[in-house]
Amino acid sequence: MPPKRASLKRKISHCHNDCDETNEQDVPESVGKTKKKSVTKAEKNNTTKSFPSEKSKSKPSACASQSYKHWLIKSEPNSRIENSVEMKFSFNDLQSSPNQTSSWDGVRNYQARNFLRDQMKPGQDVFFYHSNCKEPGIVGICQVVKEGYPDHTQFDSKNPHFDSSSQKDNPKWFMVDVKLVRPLKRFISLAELKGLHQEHLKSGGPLQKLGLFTRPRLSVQPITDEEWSYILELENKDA
DNA sequence: GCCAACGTTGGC
DNA sequence: GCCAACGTTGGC
Repeated sequence: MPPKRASLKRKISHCHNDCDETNEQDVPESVGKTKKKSVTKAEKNNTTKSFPSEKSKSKPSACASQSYKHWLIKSEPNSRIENSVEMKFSFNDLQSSPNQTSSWDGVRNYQARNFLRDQMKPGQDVFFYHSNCKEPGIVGICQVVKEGYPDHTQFDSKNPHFDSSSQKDNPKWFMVDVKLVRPLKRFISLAELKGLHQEHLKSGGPLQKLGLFTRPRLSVQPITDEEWSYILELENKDA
């Protein structure tokens, strides 16, 4: 159980059908349940699916109408104690986990939650990214091996990710299981990706909308097919 | 429903 | 360690 950060945030919207650029937050339409009493914005977000949000704030969106098949997940490779809990979970830690598999618990951001719950499916490949460290970047590849299911840490009052507002018959937070596939042939740093991203902004290249830069705080991000292949090819080139 | 205050992420 | 960016909270 990787101690993920308590909340990794970012805004993204996963749009199902059409994607209009901009949606700021995904807006779950309240499925059937209309809210009685006042509901916080966050709670509103809690519901279910999303559609293009009303207030478009203008932001480019990488949200394609497609459903995603690749992802990027962030984790901290260095020891850091938060609320007396170790936040470290590196690619090596995944490697030494039983069956090289771990649940991805502790994510407390609605957009990330929606991806975990609704879109990440077994067999899909995922970049493993090291954040909050000296050299942030992509270190390896893992794979979703279990689709979204309730994150048990939300119900454990002793866990730092405990959420007293979540009920067992209507869990708020979800996680998937991921299994190590392989390390990258070479480390691909954030700096390198950033350079390419900036070039691609001008040239219209494949990394122009990379989530690491367009949604820098989202800890579970979709990666398009084009982004995935492009980054994989970087493996075979010199840094 | 707005928005100021606050908290967190995560690069640098 | 700093702090910009941005999500969340809660008063009104």
